[in-house]
Amino acid sequence: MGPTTPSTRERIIAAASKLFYSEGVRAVSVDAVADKAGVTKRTLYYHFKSKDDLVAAYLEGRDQPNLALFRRWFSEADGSVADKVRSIFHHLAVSARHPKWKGCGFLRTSAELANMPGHPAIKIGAAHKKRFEGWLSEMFESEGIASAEPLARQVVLLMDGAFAAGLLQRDASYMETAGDAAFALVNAAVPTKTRRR
Amino acid sequence: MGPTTPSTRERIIAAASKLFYSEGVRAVSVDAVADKAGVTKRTLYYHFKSKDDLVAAYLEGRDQPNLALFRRWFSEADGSVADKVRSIFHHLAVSARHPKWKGCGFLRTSAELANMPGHPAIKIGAAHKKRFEGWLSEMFESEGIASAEPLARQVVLLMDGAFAAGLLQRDASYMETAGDAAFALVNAAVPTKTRRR
DNA sequence: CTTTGTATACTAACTAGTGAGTGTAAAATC
DNA sequence: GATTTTACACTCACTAGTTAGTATACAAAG
Repeated sequence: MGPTTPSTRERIIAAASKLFYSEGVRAVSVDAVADKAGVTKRTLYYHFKSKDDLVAAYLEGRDQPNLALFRRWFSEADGSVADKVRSIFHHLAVSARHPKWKGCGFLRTSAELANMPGHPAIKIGAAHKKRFEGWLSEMFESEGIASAEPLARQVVLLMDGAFAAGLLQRDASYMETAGDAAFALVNAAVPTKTRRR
Repeated sequence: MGPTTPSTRERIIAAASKLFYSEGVRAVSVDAVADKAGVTKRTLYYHFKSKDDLVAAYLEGRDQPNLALFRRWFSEADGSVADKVRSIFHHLAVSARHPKWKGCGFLRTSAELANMPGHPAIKIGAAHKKRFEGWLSEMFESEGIASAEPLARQVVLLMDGAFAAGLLQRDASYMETAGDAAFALVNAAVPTKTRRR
């Protein structure tokens, strides 16, 4: 039972994903996506009613896999909650050292489409970040942290900052620094009884 | 003695600045900038050798004024260093509530040009953020904070995160949350003798 | 003092190419 | 027989950048 042959629609999304992430959604033409997918432009427009639609599908396709990665990195890490949070940043720092790394696709797309506030892709990006923040908040709550929500938001802010600054400076170490700051904030919020000595 | 009539070059940069910031550098055509500046496209190309050049001039023109604002907000705030840092975030939150706010022009431009790593505008953006970080670090050092450099970087990360996340969510309160986190980090780093009670 | 030369600042019209999206008819796949 | 895909020509708006030429000012040469 090997992997099913991807449908045309899936191949188009996969091609769009690679191109949009590496070049930016505005820099990539619909023709380029169709070529990369090995499909005519007309076929692409059979599956997606517009380029905006395709951009939305690109981000939609990254939502769940991204969250799954974060959850895995968190659960597989040893130590306290603070350590587990820092582990996510560490894994991101490793990715950021890859030459093809271009920051966060959600944030970059929202920056590119900042003049189209109601764009479906922006809504998807916003929802994605909210889901991540919500999950983090749950993790903190289950550790008895009182300020779980603002703390989760602060951690997300550090991560988004590291995405943005790391991309601007082309320096993956921003992600580690952000992880250290997140560690400090989370550790300070953990109830004294359970804080690691 | 009044303000000197702006030169053609200055008018072009002013027009570019408004358009590039509000629409994004890729979304705005050279023609649109020329129209807004009230000059022909050929005149624009007389003063700037390419669109890339114009984009660089746009960010160059925002570097010093931006830094001056931060310095002013910092110096005019009451209280400890931590309070002064938080004051910067508070002022940014106020700006972020303006309907025309579109995040940080430097970060958004770097996101738009992520596929052109050597672009002059990206270098200018990177240098701008480094200058801000360096100035912050000096402020921390003069307060006897030992970890001035990493602390400055953490504060910058929070600010950049608030720019990115605040833009994606269209919610200025991210800037206040980031300010609170920055306050906590700075306050924890201040030598005990001088920490506010 | 008038002519000629030259540098600056500017304009209108244009080139050559790309952008998203469509029309249509025929072919392939299910 | 319905859905999916191709081939490809086409529209129309827009894009970065250019060709060729004009207005003004100021200085050197006659």
